[in-house]
Amino acid sequence: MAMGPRDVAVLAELRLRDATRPELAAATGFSKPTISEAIVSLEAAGLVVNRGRTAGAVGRNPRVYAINARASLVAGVDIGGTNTRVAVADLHGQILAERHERTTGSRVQQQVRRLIRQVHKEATAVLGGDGCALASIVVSTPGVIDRGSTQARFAYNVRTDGIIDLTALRDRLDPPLRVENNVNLAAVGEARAGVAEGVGTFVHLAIGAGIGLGIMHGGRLLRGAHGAAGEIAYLPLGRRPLAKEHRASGNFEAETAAAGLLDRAQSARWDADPPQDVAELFHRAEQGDRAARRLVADEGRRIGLAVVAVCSVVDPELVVLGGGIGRNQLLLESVSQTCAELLPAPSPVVTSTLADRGSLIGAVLSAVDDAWSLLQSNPKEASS
Amino acid sequence: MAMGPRDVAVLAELRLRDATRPELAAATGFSKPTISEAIVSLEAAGLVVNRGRTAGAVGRNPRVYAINARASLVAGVDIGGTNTRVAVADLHGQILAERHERTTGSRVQQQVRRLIRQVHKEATAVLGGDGCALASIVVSTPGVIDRGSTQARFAYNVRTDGIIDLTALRDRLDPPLRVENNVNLAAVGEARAGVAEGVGTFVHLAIGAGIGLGIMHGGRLLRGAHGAAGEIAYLPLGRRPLAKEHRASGNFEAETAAAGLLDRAQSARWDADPPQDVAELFHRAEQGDRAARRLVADEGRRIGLAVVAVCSVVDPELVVLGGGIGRNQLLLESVSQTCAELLPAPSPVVTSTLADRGSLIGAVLSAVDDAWSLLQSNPKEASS
DNA sequence: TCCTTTTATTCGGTTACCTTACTAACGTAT
DNA sequence: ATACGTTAGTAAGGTAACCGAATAAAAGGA
Repeated sequence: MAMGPRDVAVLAELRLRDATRPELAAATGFSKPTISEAIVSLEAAGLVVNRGRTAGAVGRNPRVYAINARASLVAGVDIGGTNTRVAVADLHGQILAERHERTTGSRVQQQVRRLIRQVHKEATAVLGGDGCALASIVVSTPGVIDRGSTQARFAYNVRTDGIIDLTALRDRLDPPLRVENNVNLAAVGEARAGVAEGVGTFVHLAIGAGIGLGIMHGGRLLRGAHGAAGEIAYLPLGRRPLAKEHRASGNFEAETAAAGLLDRAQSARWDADPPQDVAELFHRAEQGDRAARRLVADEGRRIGLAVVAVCSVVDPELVVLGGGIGRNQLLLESVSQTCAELLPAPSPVVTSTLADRGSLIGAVLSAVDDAWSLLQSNPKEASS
Repeated sequence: MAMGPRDVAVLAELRLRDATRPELAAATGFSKPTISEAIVSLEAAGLVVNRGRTAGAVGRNPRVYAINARASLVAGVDIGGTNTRVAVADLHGQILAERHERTTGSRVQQQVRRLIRQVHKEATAVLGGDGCALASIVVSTPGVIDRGSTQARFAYNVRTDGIIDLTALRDRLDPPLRVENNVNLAAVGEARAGVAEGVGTFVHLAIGAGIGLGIMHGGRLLRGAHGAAGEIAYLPLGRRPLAKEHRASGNFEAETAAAGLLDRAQSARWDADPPQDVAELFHRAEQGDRAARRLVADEGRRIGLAVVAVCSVVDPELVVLGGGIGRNQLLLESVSQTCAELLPAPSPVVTSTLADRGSLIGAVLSAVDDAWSLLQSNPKEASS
């Protein structure tokens, strides 16, 4: 049932680029006859298609083969604090249909199930009716997720009583479903379709309503012993690391994430009214407002300290700032400067370009990986 | 030349425990005839020896096979700030001979070469003359080592002008030589022969003359993008993370490592004379001296903050404290308490038991691994 | 037109496994 | 003691996945 190493190697190569048989032979190290056999079996399984021949060169023109990206579909789901997003993509990770709605606190599982059905239908329509079943689903949520679990635990969370449980969702859906931390998935997104493309070792620091860190090391996610790696809400930074007020939820997060920043903004002196939310604060800073700029620079220094701490521990090649707060370009300067001052060899710091879709994109791409490894262990499906 | 997967699997199993052919068949999943073939070829290569038969059970008594640990020898070298240690071990990592000398600042390479020769000769004598060549050498040094390099760089170091270069040493020695950071190797030591045996994901925090962190994640060393993971001298902790005085060498290290602790000790109030060195400080604290205990508790809180920072980033299963300062039991309480106060799920904190030989032992065990992977790619040597 | 170049397939052979069936060695019950 | 059951090891034959070499097919250019 499981396909052999030669088929796996050929598929891996074709996922990188379309290729001819001689190219595949050179790339995989297998002989030409072996590659031909692999092509035959993969074509029969519907995983590989012929894209015609090249032309122009001397000698017989080779046929070009490519992944059949429509062999199955996958879904990515991002359950956020405010929005829940669902996307359905083909095996290249190309998103065919996508929707979002406000998250319903208690009925998340039904909501997600309905959204998946709807988006799947839309994707099928996009493909012109010859759609096919979902091969895998990856769900992004905040919280700490034990390996293989469908439960996300929070040390402290008002909305959900400390837990999000997607067990019922998994049991009611046909394709295998995996739950992964949202910040980790955002890092995957950056690694495969964002500013960290081609960078094996980097961190993605997300600052928004909360604060979290996704760590990619040598192309692999770093999850830690209990899936809690990157839960840096508790970093003992700042003037009062031992303060008792926000210990439960983490002093650093309380100071640095949206609530803390807004607090400081509202108790600062303003020419006009204080800003109502963080977006307005950054908007004013962009307009040149002195008070706003000072607050942003201060926030940048705060974040900079976290970046310094993280860099000294994991030595990334790149630091990506994301999340509602972190993705503001205005922060870059003071963050970079803090690093430059405190680190002997500071890593470059850049801003995420995936906006608020990082986790969703990471979920989709992870689902693609899951689908491929499933297909490789039992290649029996084919539809288009 | 390279040995096949069946031989590799059999060797891997035998490295864990001696075993009979049926046991090997069950453990590796290969059939009995295949195991027999593997045994024949491995015995011929001198890598496996017959240890006789079991007796007592009903049925024919199986032969027991074991790794031939004497098939080659390996060397571990630890170049420390004050002492340079060399050990030669067999393929089980069993140390057969060991020496240490004070490190000679400039002539390290010659010194190490001489020590290796001497210790190798001693080890050969221990084996009763039928010794054999060294198959691999791993050298432990402080500093940041680029992948595959023989140079260790320091952001800041008085003794060595910022670099230790072992290229000449490697070129003059026959067996392959690998250079690795001393704290990383100490973590390897803890993982394989220390308090972290069987723990896949843990950190080893070494505090002595300097301060460093070795990170083990899922059984693998975490080196970071430039080999600088765990260089936590620059952690922006404490009251004045931005202080300029010790930026070059790292404020956290300056405060927390030996020099900083001694500074504080000497400017504290004492009934008698202030302690001359860190060892004396801890000795007095053990005797119950109030001032000493206060300083130790304060140091523990300082270290505790670093542990909290590290735990929130990498989520280890265990924290091991080592190094001349870190291994003092007296610190444990205040470190653990700081973690308990600031982390929602604090990892247990324990003290290293390898004393100042952690890096050496890690170097030896890494050299054993290197030797095995070399033997697996070209198994031609055999001696005893 | 034929020749050169490159692609694709066919064919025979090797390797590394497997299963089955046997022989060898041991403890124990008769 | 001898026969018997159990377990270890070996011999023989089969199969799948690969290889290299030879050959057939398809293209451009002399």
